[in-house]
Amino acid sequence: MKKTPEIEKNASTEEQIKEAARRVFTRKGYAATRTRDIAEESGFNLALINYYFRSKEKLFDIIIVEQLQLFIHSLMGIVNDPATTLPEKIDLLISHYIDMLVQNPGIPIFILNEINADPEKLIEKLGVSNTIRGELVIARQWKEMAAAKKITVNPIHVMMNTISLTIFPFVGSPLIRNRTGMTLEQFNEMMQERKKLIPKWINAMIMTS
Amino acid sequence: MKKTPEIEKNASTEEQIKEAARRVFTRKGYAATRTRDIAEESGFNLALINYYFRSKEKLFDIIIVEQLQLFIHSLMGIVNDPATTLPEKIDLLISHYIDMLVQNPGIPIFILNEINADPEKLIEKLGVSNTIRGELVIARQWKEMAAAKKITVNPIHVMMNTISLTIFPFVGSPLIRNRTGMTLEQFNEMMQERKKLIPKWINAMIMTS
DNA sequence: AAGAAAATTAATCACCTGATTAAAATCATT
DNA sequence: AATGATTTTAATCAGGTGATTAATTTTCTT
Repeated sequence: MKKTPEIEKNASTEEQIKEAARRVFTRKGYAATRTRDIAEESGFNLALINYYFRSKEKLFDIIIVEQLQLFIHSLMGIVNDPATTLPEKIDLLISHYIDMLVQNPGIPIFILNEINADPEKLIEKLGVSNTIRGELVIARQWKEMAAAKKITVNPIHVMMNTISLTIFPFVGSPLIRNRTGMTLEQFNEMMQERKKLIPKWINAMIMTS
Repeated sequence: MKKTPEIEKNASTEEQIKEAARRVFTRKGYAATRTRDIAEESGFNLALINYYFRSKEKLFDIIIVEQLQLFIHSLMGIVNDPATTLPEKIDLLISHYIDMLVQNPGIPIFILNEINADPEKLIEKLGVSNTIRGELVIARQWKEMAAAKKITVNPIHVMMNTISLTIFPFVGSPLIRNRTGMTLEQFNEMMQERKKLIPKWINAMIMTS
């Protein structure tokens, strides 16, 4: 009997194809990516990509679900941790995402664009699995703080703002860099600064409403 | 001699095709849009789109340059107006863009995505024409205010933040609405609230650095 | 009303792209 | 080394897509 069934044996090249696909898909989007691009990027024959994954769409589904989970999973871990205070959570979230985005600046625009192209389809894919049943720890902490400090801002605004300030600069990076003449290094330095600045700003917002 | 040369005569259907193209391109992006989609959306025959515009790409170039200019032109008008103060400018900018985005929520993700797909190509198209030679009025006003009030924040951060807080909610709208269960009406109401909130927040940021 | 110019359409072409197939190469087991 | 299973490749197919062509309809000018 075979000791190493197909799955383990192929793990290497299968993974290589997936990595190549991830690079090409995130760079050009689903529609603009040809199966041949992935073949070329991976260095393997065109037919192999259909041998391992049954079609371009199946491969894409795997990639984007992985990216979405990468994006959302860590969020839930931080947001639902009873051991940290609310301000600590905000610090952690911002720091975490900036680090991730410095390394993968293309992910947000990729995800947002594919969601935009077909909202229902993608949203159902992360769907119920990521919907927390009970109340989030961060929600309880917010209510406590809001009550104690007589805060009236809509927490959705706060959430929106945190995400906006953290993610959008990466989405607009090519345009921003072009208009300001910044290099990528300078841009990344600014993002490092923002790890400390954004929490301050969020706090200032909460207090001035 | 002909009084109405082709251009005026065709303005109507030519414009209809352009409008249809704008809708389809902004919804699906360049690569996912087939010339036949535009034909169908406009109600005219496939060949007409090549009769008026020579190719799919030429048509797309026209559309995206128009959208970019729509986006940037009003910006320059506000930002370079000596008649308004700096806080007034911020108010105006935010108000203006929220109004525009409520009506065309698909524009930012469309533009950002196509820029991402091929940064150089698009950026050169708006290129020099939109590069202001002299110092912007808003830049002078910023320096004056910064000096008077001893402000040390990097103005690029302030700019980034204003844009982020204004535009990003629209980019993330499908995801945000899905996670919070908001309707489109509720979402748009929140955006109206933000017309007043964002300037407050920006001001709070500037003061707490 | 006639004829020319312009607008619109149906039919078609050449190429691209996702996918399949059958053959070749590699690998594992005996 | 032989045999069978698995991986990889070259060749090919069927359908889709951007674009063109030639014919038809509409509009304009006289």
